[in-house]
Amino acid sequence: MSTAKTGVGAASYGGGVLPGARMSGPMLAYSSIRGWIVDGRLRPGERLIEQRIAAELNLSRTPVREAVRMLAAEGLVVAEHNRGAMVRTLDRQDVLDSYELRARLESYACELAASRATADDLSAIDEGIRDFGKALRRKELEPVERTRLIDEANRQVHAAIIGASRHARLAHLLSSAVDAPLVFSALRDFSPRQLERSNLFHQLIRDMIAKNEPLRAAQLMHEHIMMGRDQILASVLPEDPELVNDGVD
Amino acid sequence: MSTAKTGVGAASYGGGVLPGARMSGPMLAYSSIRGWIVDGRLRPGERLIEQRIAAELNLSRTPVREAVRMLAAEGLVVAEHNRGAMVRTLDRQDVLDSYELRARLESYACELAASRATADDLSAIDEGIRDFGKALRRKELEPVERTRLIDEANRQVHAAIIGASRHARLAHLLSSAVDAPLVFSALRDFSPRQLERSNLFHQLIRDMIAKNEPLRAAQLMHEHIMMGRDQILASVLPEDPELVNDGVD
DNA sequence: TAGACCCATATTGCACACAATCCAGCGGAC
DNA sequence: GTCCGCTGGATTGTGTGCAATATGGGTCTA
Repeated sequence: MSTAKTGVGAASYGGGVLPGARMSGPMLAYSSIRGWIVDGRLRPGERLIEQRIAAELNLSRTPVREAVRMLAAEGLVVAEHNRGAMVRTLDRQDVLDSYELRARLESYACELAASRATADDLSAIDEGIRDFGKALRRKELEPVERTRLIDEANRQVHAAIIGASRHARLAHLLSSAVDAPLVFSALRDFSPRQLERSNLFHQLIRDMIAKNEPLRAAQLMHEHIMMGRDQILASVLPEDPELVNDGVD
Repeated sequence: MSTAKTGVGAASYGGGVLPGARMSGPMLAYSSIRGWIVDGRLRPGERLIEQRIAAELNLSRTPVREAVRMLAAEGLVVAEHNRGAMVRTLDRQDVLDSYELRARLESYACELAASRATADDLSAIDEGIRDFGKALRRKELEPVERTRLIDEANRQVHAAIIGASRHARLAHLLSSAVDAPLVFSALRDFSPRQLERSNLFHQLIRDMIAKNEPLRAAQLMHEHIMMGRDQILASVLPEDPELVNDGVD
């Protein structure tokens, strides 16, 4: 119809959406909704109304529906027959379990990467590490923007390692497992010390991969992710809150 | 429109479809297509034409489309934009990797189950083991039917263990990971000795879960699955065949 | 003969309309 | 007062039509 933009759309989530990449309808909807969930605009337990989202994005319900189903397949939202979909709610145990699962999958990826990584793979990892370091040092930026840069570089490091594992299915599982517990990332707040430590672990892991030390690489990655888990638990879920699990009933 | 049955529909796949359970459109399509893939009626590389499947099942393209997307999310088929979907092709390395992944995930499930299983969980496992044994002893059945029974009991055992892990996300990942490499199950042919061994391992694993021995349960499960892998490799992919990877280009 | 272009056709992508279902709020009966 | 059933609105499920896109074969040219 009209090409008029309502101000929403791809621009509404600057995170994982490649800028300027013309996306097909379902993908646009997918990225947008996922962004809304990750950045907290859609909170756990909130319903996803196809019609409303479609209107927001200037699409019909069909591609929106498809996007919602993709998110449901990933586990980011739960859908029930004839009752629509809502953002998944997580209790403390779910968060613990999700991180443990991610730690195991991603340390397996490290193990594989240590045997399979090519020079190009290592370069990709190095690039991510470099960007991470750069972002760390840009203290003149406003926190939100700096956090976004760090987050992006962090993803790049992890994605590069996963890519080096040459295990398509594992990569697929991880792509959904990584964000699932980050429904809270809006609340996330890493201390400088913790960020430095992440940077260090990235480098250590990278070196173990380069040196063909599958087990040590895997163990470092496991520890790295569990540290992330502890932080989330400490800062977002300090005790045993129903914070996350509201809106359920 | 008319309620006339053309003789296809739910009846066309007797395998995984619960008989008599009235399923909604997408689920019917999902089960049917999945069944066709697993039993070999749809071969790796073959295209999934929405229109044709819809006609076969007396549905419109919409629910079929949704089912195809579900299968794509699971990784059983691959879909490309504007080019439709086809049954996934796997080379030898993919099969190796998939089994290793499944072994790790499912041994993790065992580990959790050993700490978390309730009496009911154990009963469910026992029931599966019992059915497995029963099916083993029914040598009067024709091989296909007996294999179906064994297969079903086997699934029950594994599903019960995964259920006992109380890790919803893990269960979800496994539900797709388990069948992925079984695109070959049409060709599968277990020897009596191997089936007895599987039965034994099920029991051993069950006992370790009951005795709260997470590590031993996990290691037995890992070994159990890797044995399955070796069998598939030996019987279906004896050397380095392109068997599986035809139709790709 | 080899290669590039073009068009016919098969198939998917998307929008829209209608049917089926669910849920909340209300009124009546016990 | 509480419980039950009903009804209206909101939302999802599904069928269908048309537009957009890929694919394969045929023809024309060098």
